[in-house]
Amino acid sequence: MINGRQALRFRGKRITSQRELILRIIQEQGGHLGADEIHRLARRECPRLSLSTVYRTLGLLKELGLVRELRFEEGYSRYEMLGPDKHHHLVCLGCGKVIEFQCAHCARIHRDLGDHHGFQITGSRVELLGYCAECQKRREGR
Amino acid sequence: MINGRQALRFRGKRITSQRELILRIIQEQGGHLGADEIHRLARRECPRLSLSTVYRTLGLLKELGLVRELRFEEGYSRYEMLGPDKHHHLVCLGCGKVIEFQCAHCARIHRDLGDHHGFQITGSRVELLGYCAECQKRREGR
DNA sequence: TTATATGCAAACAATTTGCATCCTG
DNA sequence: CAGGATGCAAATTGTTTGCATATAA
Repeated sequence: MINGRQALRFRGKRITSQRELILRIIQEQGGHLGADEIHRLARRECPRLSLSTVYRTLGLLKELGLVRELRFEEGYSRYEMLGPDKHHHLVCLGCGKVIEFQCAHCARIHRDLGDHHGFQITGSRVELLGYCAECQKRREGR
Repeated sequence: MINGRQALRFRGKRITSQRELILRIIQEQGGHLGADEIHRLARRECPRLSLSTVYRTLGLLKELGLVRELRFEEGYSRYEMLGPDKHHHLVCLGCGKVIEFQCAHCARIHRDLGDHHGFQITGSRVELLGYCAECQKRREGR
């Protein structure tokens, strides 16, 4: 969050209570929240906060590289804090649970692939889809 | 496409001219088309085809496992033929070009990661984002 | 013949935008 | 004090649905 203030200030963007609140919520909740979940949580502290401000702030934070937008198999986007730790996601198709994982191999492979195709790779998204242990049981049970 | 007919027939679904047309377009164009691009192309042969039929057909083909839905960094979905060859995508952030690649390593790594987290992996999506050779030049030029 | 598909228009949901007002710098 | 940020309502965009009609099996 201090990071966030600095990033904002650095770009000549204003630090407002709304922006700080939204940033804090994304951090505290550990990520993977949709815009309206963020809105709902934020309104507990700032009831007049509008959904458009949430979207505008998310757009800003994305530009600043503080947040990244995730689009799983749902009809909306989720957002997470973006730190120096590159990670990917394991998503349960049964219950929607999301697990983060890191993979040094992946990073290397991706870079090699980029070279091979003459691409300068700036980012990667890896989503593994499947069923978590509980959902596997539940499905067998049927 | 013959495959498609069989799949449809097998599930007791009807084979209509619209469905054949849409399936053919996705195959011929090589994939990565959005719903309205498919609609636009299809209307050249069948001017009364409605966008809802396109969506309904895409949904059906997805269920049958003939087509998969891709969601890149855009605001809409793209669709591609889904064969036995598992592949992933390299997407140029400059011009939107999409290159498919295969990666045996990835598949293994993904399966191992699934095991490690107690997940039964049923699918994976890997997107590498960056700039293609031409777009790199264009950007340097600025 | 009869259930399934289609076309059209209307409904939806997520996200974006215009504009008057507010507030940070 | 001035220009960027907010709230609200209205507009957009991609996708889905209800229903009368058309058509594959």
